[in-house]
Amino acid sequence: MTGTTGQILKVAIVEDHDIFRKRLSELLGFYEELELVFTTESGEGCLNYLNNSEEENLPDVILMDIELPGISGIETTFQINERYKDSDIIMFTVFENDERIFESIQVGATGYLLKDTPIDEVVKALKEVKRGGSPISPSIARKLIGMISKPGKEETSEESMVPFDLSPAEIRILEQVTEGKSNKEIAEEVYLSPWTVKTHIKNIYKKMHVNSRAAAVRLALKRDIV
Amino acid sequence: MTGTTGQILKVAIVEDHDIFRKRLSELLGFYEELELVFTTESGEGCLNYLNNSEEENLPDVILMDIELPGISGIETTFQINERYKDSDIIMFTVFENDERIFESIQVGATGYLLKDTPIDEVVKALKEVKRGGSPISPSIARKLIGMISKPGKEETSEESMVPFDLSPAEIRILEQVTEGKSNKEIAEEVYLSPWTVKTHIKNIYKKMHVNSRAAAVRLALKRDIV
DNA sequence: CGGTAAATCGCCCGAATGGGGTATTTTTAT
DNA sequence: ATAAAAATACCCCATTCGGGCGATTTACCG
Repeated sequence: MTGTTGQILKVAIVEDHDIFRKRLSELLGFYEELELVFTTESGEGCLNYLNNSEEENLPDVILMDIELPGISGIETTFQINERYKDSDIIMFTVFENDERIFESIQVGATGYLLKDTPIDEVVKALKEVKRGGSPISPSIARKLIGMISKPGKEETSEESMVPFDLSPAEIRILEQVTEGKSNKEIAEEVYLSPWTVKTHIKNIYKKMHVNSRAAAVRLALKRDIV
Repeated sequence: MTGTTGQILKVAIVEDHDIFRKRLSELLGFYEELELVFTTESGEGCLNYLNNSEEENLPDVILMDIELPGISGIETTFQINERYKDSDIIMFTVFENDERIFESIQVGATGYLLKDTPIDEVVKALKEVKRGGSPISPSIARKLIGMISKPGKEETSEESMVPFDLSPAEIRILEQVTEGKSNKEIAEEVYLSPWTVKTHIKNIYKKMHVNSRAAAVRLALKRDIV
């Protein structure tokens, strides 16, 4: 990306709130240095667009809401970051709590802006990303600094909530899966029928949006679930 | 600090480079919402000013260089933070390395700006601090995010040579396995027959002393093979 | 060049898995 | 007390996997 000054910046918006999404699209449309590649109301929609796009059509930056129908903006970010390294993601959200900030960064978000950020600051942030910077609302930066000056405090004080809404039983089964045990072995370990173990695993896959053991193990480790 | 809108913001400058300090003073002097309480070229000088000031004369924000004669800007920040909680400190420096950033934050710096930041952005940053935010140059924010998303990672990423004596082809196959792909899918991905993929996987299992996909994925991730 | 190792390919068979579905029991929430 | 949700259990069927076996081709080394 040499000479970003004259380059068109490809942008995408993932925002479930109709009015806000449309308004944001219009506002961004006024900037000729930006090209709006796509807008969508869900993470799944975003992933579909990315999966079906030619590489030269992929957005440079995605403005990502966190609270979305279906998979969350954070989960979407994780999946995008796994497959589309060249697309940066700015979280654009009302959430200011440490958990969301922390998790967003963990899954690979490049920036984090609050939704009350003026549009010209948003545009500036979009450009900033391509220059290698991370645009962060100042109050969010304050929390980042807090996380660094008191490391580990957040992870331990907030009982690091488990993504995917897995139940304790499911987590226990998943741990066994991660160790490479067969359903039969796991059943013996947890004193349940193999059928039950299998049902649990089906439920786990459903919640984690995977369909193989390997994928579940990978995700469980990457997301520090086990 | 109620109603900062009409309040004069008391600012101090700690900067050893004569020309730069004077230039900065002049520039800040043009903003009538700012009052320059003192400027000094050393940490000791700064501490002296603070020790000898009435409480109402203490600066709200201090722009602190890091590289100073005598005690460093970081050490100065530490001491100020111990005794003058109401004075915020923005590091204003050329240093972009992780150590300096990390240490600055550890000793209590509220913000971190690079010296090439335009003066109007500096003023904006000064005001931002009193609003509870943390002004950070975007490239510094990028490093902050890196520190959070990969805490302690730096220590382990070195020279992680591949254990198990896996061949390049085997590593490639293992990467695909780790992504949750079936043998058939992997075969299509690497342009080999499914039988060949299976044989590779058998060889991988043998070398890694595992006998399931899940166990291989786990080991591959734990050992940073993929 | 010849021998050996590695890579590639193929098959058999039993075990295991994944996805769909149903049913019962237990727990939880109202 | 009742309804809904969660946990437990089971079945069917197709696919995939793991381990064993064997063969051919290619690459490497002395």
